[in-house]
Amino acid sequence: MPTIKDVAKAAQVSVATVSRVLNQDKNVSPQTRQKVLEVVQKVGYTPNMLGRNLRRKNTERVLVLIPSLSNQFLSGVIRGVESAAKEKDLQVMISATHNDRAAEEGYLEMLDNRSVDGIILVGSTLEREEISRLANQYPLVMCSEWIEGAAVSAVGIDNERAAFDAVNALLSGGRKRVAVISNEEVYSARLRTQGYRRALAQAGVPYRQEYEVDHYEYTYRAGMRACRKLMALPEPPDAIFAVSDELAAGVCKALIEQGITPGREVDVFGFDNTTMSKVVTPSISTISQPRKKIGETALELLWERMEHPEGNYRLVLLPHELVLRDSSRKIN
Amino acid sequence: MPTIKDVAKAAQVSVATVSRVLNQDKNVSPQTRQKVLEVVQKVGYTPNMLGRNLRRKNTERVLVLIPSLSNQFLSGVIRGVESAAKEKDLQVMISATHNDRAAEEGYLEMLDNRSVDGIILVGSTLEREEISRLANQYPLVMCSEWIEGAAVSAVGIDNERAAFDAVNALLSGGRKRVAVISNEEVYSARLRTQGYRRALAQAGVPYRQEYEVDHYEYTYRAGMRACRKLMALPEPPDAIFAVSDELAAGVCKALIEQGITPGREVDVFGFDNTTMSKVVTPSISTISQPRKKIGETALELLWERMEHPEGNYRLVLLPHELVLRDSSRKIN
DNA sequence: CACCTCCATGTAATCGATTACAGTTCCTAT
DNA sequence: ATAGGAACTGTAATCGATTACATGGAGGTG
Repeated sequence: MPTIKDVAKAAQVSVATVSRVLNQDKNVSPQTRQKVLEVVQKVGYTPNMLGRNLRRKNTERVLVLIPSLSNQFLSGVIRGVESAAKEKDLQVMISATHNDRAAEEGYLEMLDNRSVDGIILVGSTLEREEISRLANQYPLVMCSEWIEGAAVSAVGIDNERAAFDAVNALLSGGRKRVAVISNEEVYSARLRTQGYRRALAQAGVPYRQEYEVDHYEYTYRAGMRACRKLMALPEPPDAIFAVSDELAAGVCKALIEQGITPGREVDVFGFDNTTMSKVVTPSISTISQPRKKIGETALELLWERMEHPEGNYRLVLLPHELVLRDSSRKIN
Repeated sequence: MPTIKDVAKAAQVSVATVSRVLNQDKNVSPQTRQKVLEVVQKVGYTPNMLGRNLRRKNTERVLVLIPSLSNQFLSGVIRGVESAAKEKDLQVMISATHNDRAAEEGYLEMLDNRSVDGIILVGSTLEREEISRLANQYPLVMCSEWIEGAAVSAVGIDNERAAFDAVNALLSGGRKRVAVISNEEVYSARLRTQGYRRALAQAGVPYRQEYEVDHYEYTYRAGMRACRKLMALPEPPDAIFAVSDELAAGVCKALIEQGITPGREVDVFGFDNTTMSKVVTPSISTISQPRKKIGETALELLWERMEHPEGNYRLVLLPHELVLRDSSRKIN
């Protein structure tokens, strides 16, 4: 690969001049500029980013760190990030942590060693203090999933409220025995459980411990297992709210296996409005998050941190929407 | 952030010595090493990768370039890449092109400007010559989806054979009128169409133009549309082979809407063995690719190119498996 | 005509690491 | 006692860019 020196030599100018041409510095005569550009063209010169980055002390690159790649919701979020990043001429890279702390720390080290200019973190295995420390030192924001009480900018929806709305929809459809399948290890899911409880409380429905099932994985298998457990209760629920669509799909599958039709005998509600919630039969009622907008906002927040490292942290909550389908009775 | 100079000063040694300690050079006395490590610890020094990369002329980082993030199959492939990359101490980054040529070219430029050491490309919008040129100049391999006739190392399955096997399974189940939903713009899908045709030919089933539906997108909506079209034919098919599970799920949904049960009146076959093929009712027969192995092999091939740039290109075809479920009659 | 300004360009420092080469100390073998 | 070599450490070049500062010439003004 030719370097800036080669170009300078071939164009019979100094490296400074070549650099000026390439960086739109106006102090270059049209003739010289012309000549340099010709040479650049001819030898196929591309600036070496390692050199440039070292000198400029930045990379114009941001990293999105997600727990898992096979998440349709997140892929929508990332499209939002990409779209906003394009505006700012930032390159977007993605890596998956698989909830592995060592892996996550490895990627976060890229902030220390300047491999990326900033990180958008979707959930984390780290503690609140650790996150706060990083966010204080570097451009780092959280997205969709954040850490309770951490000092960091974040964007997502009001999970408590969304769950409250979903359960309310089930209750106003006439259901009385609403169960929830949640995940106490994840903050957003804990908030959803709280919303579930508040809806029940507000409707005067007594709280039942046995209607709250905790599951670590958001897989359809976990959903099936949880559903079987619930339906085996002496008094099985007549509605099930799951904190993810894949869980909800598993619930539906387990119900169908038992000869129960979701949306008739038992309502089912999911979360995230993924393709799966539309494809399965019956289609599943769910919560739709403004994915793209969430991603865009995440990048805006990150940009804010990059431009004003001393500014205040912000928490942005975007509006969600209920999507009512066949797995729950319509409200009228 | 402290630099190597700060550490050197604090430890009262030269930068060379600090560097030696950090790079396991054995020519350092235990006392000095000890002292340097203490200072490194104390000031929280991390080597600046921009400096190191420039000097070493590499980044120990590889990029996986995929068309779309919301692809469960690919996420399995990437896990394979990550797992193999760990062995070689390479960091994996992922970016999505969304089949946008400009975006793809932007990311491929990272080879020119040395931002990454190599790229694993899953499909491409570029021409054969362009790919060949890049693969000749830099470590670049293709994975799952490659370009017909391009001079580049690649790994995937024998798509023609896999489709042949799938269609044979349908035929040996007693089906006579097998249709296919494919995508002529994608090489792997073209190969699958060829396998479909060969299976029909071998079974002596006459070829019917109207049984081959071409669809650009691999979405369930496209599958529904294609299915309706097929079932509206004067002589509708009694089996449908779709080149992706999501298409197949759409086919099933459209069939159910028409009161037809997949696996009874009409068989359905998908491709990729994604969660969706398991979750929908009835579950969908499909082809399973060794995702993780594919990813691992892709990284091995890339490593091969990095170590021996002058070596020969290799095409590795891994074995696939038929997964028979409820959407097709079992063979007995 | 002397002086000043502005423009175009070049020289050299710099970013933060690695590493070739050189120098010092000290041990060992003759 | 001394040459030779091993072990340790430092000095300075280097990677490929950007950029502060210096320089020289053109043009304008009183």
